[in-house]
Amino acid sequence: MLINELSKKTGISTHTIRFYEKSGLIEGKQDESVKSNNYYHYDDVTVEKLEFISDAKSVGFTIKEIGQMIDAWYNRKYTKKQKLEILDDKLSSLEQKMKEIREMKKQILQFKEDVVKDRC
Amino acid sequence: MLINELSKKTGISTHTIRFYEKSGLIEGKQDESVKSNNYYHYDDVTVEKLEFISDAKSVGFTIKEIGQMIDAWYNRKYTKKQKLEILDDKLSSLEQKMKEIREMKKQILQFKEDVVKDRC
DNA sequence: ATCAACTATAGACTATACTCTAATGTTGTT
DNA sequence: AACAACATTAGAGTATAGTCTATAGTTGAT
Repeated sequence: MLINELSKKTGISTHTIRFYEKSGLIEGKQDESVKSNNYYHYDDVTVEKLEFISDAKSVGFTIKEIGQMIDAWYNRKYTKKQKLEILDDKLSSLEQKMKEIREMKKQILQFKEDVVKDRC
Repeated sequence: MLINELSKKTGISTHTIRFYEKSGLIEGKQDESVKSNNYYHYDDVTVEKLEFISDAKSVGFTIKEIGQMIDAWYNRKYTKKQKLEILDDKLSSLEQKMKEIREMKKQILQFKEDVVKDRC
């Protein structure tokens, strides 16, 4: 599929898709047999990757971190051991985030109590 | 206390503290009786606020959102009802973040399984 | 053949959240 | 008095993550 279809399938603008491509998160390929244009073609794995990127971004991972995870999954550039290390690292960062959120929740509940009891 | 002490107590640089002050998150006050300088003085509530800001930032709240929460707690600019609305809104955004993190965790665990089983 | 809708590339612009520099003045210790 | 260490203000610079504009070429339907 071309970039427009990819954009429609994922809800991510073509601009942003190109930005992700420049950032090394995804990669389209050109059809060598077609000489009249240099359009990039994207496959279903790219759709999968973009969906992952959206999800990973909303939990607060940076482009760089997302790139690492994508490489740990879809690429051959790491050994099995390295891949597992990267993924475990991200898992523990998720645990950390969870812990921080639970504490923030407590803090806000305390604020609420103070508001209700006119302590502020 | 002056800005340097505040910085040391909170681990936040004086530059960043001034940035937060300009952003309306905290507020020092000048001593009218002293005419030779215009130094700002900060109290323990400001220390409390800065600690809250650090925590809130690390769970992904923006300066604007943090400002709302601080106003909902330390300010008189909202009614009790409005304050509770703001705080409830932030609580549900935390629930949302929690949900997203749990899903991301599942996804990464799946990646790990695929790596272990040589499916990628 | 024409025209809307698409594509690529380069580069400018924006928002958020800092982070640093420069200029200038103040305070406290020796 | 001198000097380090502090204070203020204004404004410039940085990183991240987009977002938009301009230019130019391509495709597909009528």
